[in-house]
Amino acid sequence: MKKNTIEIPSCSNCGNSKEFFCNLSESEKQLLSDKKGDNFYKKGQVIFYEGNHANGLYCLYDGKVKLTKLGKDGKEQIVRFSKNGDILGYRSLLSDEPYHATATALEDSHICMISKEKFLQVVEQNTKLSLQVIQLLSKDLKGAEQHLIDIAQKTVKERIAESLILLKNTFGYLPDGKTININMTRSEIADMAGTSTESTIRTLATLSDENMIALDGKNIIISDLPNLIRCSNTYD
Amino acid sequence: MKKNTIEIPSCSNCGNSKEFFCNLSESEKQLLSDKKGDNFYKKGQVIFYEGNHANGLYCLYDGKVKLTKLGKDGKEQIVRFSKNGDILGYRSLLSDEPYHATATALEDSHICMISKEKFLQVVEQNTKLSLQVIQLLSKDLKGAEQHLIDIAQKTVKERIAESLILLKNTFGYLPDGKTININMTRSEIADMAGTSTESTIRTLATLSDENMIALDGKNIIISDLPNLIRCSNTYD
DNA sequence: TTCTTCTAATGATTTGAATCATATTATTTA
DNA sequence: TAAATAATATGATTCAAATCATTAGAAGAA
Repeated sequence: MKKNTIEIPSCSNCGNSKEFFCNLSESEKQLLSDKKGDNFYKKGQVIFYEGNHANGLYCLYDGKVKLTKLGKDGKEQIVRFSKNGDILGYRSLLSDEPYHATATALEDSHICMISKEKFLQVVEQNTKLSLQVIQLLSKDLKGAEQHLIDIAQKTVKERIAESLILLKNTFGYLPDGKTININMTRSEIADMAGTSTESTIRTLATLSDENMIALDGKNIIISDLPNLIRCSNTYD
Repeated sequence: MKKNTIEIPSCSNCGNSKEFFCNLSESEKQLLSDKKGDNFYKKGQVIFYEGNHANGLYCLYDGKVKLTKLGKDGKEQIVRFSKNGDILGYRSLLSDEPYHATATALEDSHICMISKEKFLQVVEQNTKLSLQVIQLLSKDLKGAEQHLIDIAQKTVKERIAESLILLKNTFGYLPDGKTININMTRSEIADMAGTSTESTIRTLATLSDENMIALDGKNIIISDLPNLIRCSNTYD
């Protein structure tokens, strides 16, 4: 388990944030880095709540995070994940709205926080950065629309298969090259696929019977990816 | 029925595009307006197809448009609507990806088209415009995520009720102040709510029996909005 | 360690909603 | 205007998946 006394670099030296910060000058990176907060979140801890006011930009230095929205009768729906190098909360900062989702650590995580003022200052002086934000939003929107159709039209089995593929694509494998590198409860997988916990358990058992996956406690091993993809009815 | 010989103004004089173009200078508006295309689309006609290459920005001068994505077995899912003054296709232009959805005229529409080059030129020199695009994307993303949860968790009745409210909020009422100002088939409403045509027909009949709406051919009259909202289980 | 609580697993039952089938009524368009 | 096509309406049936109920196992707290 990670220590919470890990050394976090400045934005200039952070190898993680290449994707988002690649177009920033050294001075801009230093501006963002100055007085940034480095916080440790234990597994299960909430980073921010849906509906709360946004006061900063979060950068996930190390860890895994789920973003959930509350639906009917308090049922959660997982809308997205974040992993190392991803940024969180930028949407609420830029549109000056409350957080649209709740961010919860899926495992112990180190997350930096950049103040709203500094982030907005850099966005306003750097055109490339806002184009980058547009790309991020476009990607998220595309994902959300695809997810919408999947939940509206696919069977539970297809959705579970697709969820496993998404988890694998997002978090990758453990060093063994076949075990999905994330620990989630069956109930959380259900919240992803938009189904019940019982159906999730049953469907995972079926996929295991059919030798597409193997179950080892909470670990899920993908034994036959091509078949799992076929089973998920996804073409992209 | 609208004539297709209507006079379309230049971007500078267009009262519609206030929302999106309000931060543009006069010269920028003229640049966009120069050699723009003014096209007429008959009801049912497709403006662009999902998967096709994006070659321009569409501005809906007058009309109504649905945006759909194809799901399993060719079943359509309506992901969004556009009305007067809305712009279409900017996402694909900015992220240089194929169109993510198919745009179809819901009624006879006049739609202007601005060339890709001119639009990108203006976006790059006008920071405020990209912030505006960010706002638009944020709004769409928020809508898509809400729609996702609704379809995942709500009953068909709740979804139909909510769809009617969305139609009313998007297109407003006819002059009588109670008839929703859009003509869609039951099958299209089903594509919105993510259900079958038969279920849509039955549910509309139920809502009518319960005096929340009244049906007059294709016209849908909202007789008891507060109750319809309550029925849709929406709180925002 | 033991107790408590969370998570997983399965069986039984119910139910919402899709599908199938067939009229009936509107709209096109030839 | 008639023929053809599309849209609406309703009944009957099936089915996927939720819910309810219970047991077993794992993990965390005392």
